[in-house]
Amino acid sequence: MDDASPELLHETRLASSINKIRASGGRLTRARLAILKSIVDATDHVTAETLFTMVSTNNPYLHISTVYRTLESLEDIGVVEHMHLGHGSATYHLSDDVHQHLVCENCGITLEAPVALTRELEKGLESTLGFHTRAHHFSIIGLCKNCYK
Amino acid sequence: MDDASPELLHETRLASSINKIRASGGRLTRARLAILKSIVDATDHVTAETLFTMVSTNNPYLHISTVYRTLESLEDIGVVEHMHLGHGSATYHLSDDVHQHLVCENCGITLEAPVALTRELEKGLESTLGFHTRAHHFSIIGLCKNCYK
DNA sequence: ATCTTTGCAAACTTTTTGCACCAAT
DNA sequence: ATTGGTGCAAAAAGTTTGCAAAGAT
Repeated sequence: MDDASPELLHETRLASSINKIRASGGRLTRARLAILKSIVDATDHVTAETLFTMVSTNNPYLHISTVYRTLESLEDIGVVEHMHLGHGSATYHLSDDVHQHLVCENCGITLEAPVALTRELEKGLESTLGFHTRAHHFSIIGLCKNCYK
Repeated sequence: MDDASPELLHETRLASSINKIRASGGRLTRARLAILKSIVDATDHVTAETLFTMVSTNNPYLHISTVYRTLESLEDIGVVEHMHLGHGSATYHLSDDVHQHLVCENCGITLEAPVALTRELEKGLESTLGFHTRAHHFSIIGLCKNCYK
């Protein structure tokens, strides 16, 4: 998963996303391509507003509502997912970019959690209750090493 | 924890909350008392809007902004906490009301999760990252047995 | 040519804030 | 008498929607 060069990985992800759009009968517009590229390029997750700013630089007529609608479409066809990092805007990331975030409620720092841990939880909920969850849809609030003393 | 009668438990919780308000130098106003009572009475989590509706019945001049400000104050002094049950409004509950909720994103049903499972996650995060979390402060979104098919 | 997507404006939902008055201590 | 809390109105923040025009297929 991490063997390929970053550029190749980005291209692959972009191509795969474009395929999914086409496969679903969607159209590849300039706005969608630009938004998609920005999501793929983003190392972190991004809010609709952030994407809007990123894309607007080269695409001044883009409207924020287009960003929202694009993200909604992309989510419908499984290309992106969003999650809620506490208060404020939802953040979006590629669906294949599975990660669990920890947010420190004191200093606000965001950490990646080992997916193994949450997968364990997900498996447990599934076997005990039949509840099928994607725990990574939400961030986990707490106190980071520095703030918890 | 469940040995006392419900009424006694409610009274204890209410009294304890009032004490905390006083201890912090806060004032016990009619609005605060009514809001507090509604939170204590609520078996489930409640949104600011729900509390507003509940209290408004007997307190028609209450303003929604007072509810928000009261909840903020109560949270500051550790009486309540809020969490995000998926999209939409934040929900509030007493701080001593520890529970982990699973919310079905399709039918909306809310289930209690076995605390053992989340405790495992909490322990893992603490040992691997030093991240001190109380995972029960947020809900876990997913699909319940019936909706996941 | 068709039918999806866009841009715009406007509405909507949830939450926050400034301010003058009120009320708890 | 203080000073914190309330009610109101208005704004802010985030998101959604109706509609006509533009663009992808």
